Amino acid sequence: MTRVTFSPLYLQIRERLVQGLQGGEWRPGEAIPSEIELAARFGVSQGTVRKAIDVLATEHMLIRRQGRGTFVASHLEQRAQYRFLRLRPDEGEPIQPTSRFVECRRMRAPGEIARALELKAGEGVVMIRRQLQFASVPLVLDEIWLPGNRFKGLTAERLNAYSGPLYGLLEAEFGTRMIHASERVRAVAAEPQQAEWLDVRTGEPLLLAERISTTYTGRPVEVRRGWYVTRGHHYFNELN
Amino acid sequence: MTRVTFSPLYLQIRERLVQGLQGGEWRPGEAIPSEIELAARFGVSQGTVRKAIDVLATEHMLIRRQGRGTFVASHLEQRAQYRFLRLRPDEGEPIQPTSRFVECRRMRAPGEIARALELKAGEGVVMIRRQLQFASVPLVLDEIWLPGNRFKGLTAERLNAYSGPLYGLLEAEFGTRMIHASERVRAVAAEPQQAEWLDVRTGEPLLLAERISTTYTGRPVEVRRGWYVTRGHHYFNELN
DNA sequence: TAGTGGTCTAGACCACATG
DNA sequence: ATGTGGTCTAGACCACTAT
Repeated sequence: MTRVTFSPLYLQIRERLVQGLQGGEWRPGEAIPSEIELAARFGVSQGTVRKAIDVLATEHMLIRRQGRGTFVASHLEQRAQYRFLRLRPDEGEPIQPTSRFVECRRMRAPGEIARALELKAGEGVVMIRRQLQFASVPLVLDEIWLPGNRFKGLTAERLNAYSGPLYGLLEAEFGTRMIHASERVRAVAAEPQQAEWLDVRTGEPLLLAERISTTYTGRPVEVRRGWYVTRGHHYFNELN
Repeated sequence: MTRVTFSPLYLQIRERLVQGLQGGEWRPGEAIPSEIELAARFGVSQGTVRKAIDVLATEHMLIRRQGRGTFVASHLEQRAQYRFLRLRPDEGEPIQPTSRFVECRRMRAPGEIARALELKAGEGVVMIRRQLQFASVPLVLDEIWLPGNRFKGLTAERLNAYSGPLYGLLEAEFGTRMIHASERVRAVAAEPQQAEWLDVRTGEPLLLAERISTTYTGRPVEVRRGWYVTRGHHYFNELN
């Protein structure tokens, strides 16, 4: 008997839990049912539910809190804010940045962006430019591309009326949660415009991080280019 | 009763396994005893041993192979070679680099290096400079600092007589295995000497990765500065 | 005190690799 | 056929949080 698709029970349970998350049955910040309750609902043992939840916890979709319950992860929680931002000061504690939105407009996706977002050529996208300041010092310039359909009411006004991490806004207002991202990092020379916004000289080396973010399904829903000033700051990474 | 130090059984087992690895009871590439055997030895259930091994497997100290056994991870294995090297071509498959050693000498640790390696001021270190070529194209310049005591027979001749990842040599010949590393990445301008070795213009933006590597105990045993050319290549990173 | 997640056990059976 | 790790179960008890 050739079994082409073998998937253990706990991964099937994981799938069903992801569907619940994705479908909005449990929203970011809320608790999901207890393990015993889920075990009963799915007709499996508590241990199997535990293993499924363990996977989702290491994938940062759920957060376990002993004695309290298991919660849907959220970019709005204190601990998870700016989870994907790897810029750190060389000395001292990390500081929360503040955003200053430079531009927000809708357009047809350029070819490169459409490819990365898996959109058809010419589909609409939102393009956002912003500057991030750390203790009033501008250190980051972001160029963010989002699928237009998924984020219909997203406008410059909406952005300016909000303070906090962008991903928090996207998950709370548009129901799209960024789960995972991969980055390509390189060194480039600052263009005149960038130099002006970042208060450095033209040609100064900047770190460029090109990011693609995906949601529950694994579908790419954001393309981002970030230019970082790395004098006195650095891009932090752990190698395992 | 206030219990200040609570450590579950499986983490205590983990500790004892790490001691076995660190002490050389099981060497890189070898199999450790089966779960059942370890359970008997430690007087716990197989499930508890499993949990301990699970932790060590996610920490990349052990590798589980269904049907075969559990093995001590090694930098010499095909799959793990250049595990810490994050430079990737923008297009196509990663290529294994070849090293060209430029310099290898012993000296007293400069203050900054001594601090990072947690050595006393003036203790001996080995300093290695090398160039990494990818398909004969030089893309990386490394400056590597190692504690002199731990790597006594490490000489230029020894390095030149060896081909393959440096960490493989260090683990096989000196019994020191790099388990974890953290990097600070920034953009800098190429110095004249670097530009020459990397075949770029002086002042060209380079990516600089400053790495501190630790062994089983968590003790830092390597400081490394790597300058990367990121035209056509990038530093790859996954954000979780 | 009640309810949640966390640990530990013992045992059954499955999937996989090797001889 | 044997031995390894992988899955699943059922049940006991522990640690933590909230009421």
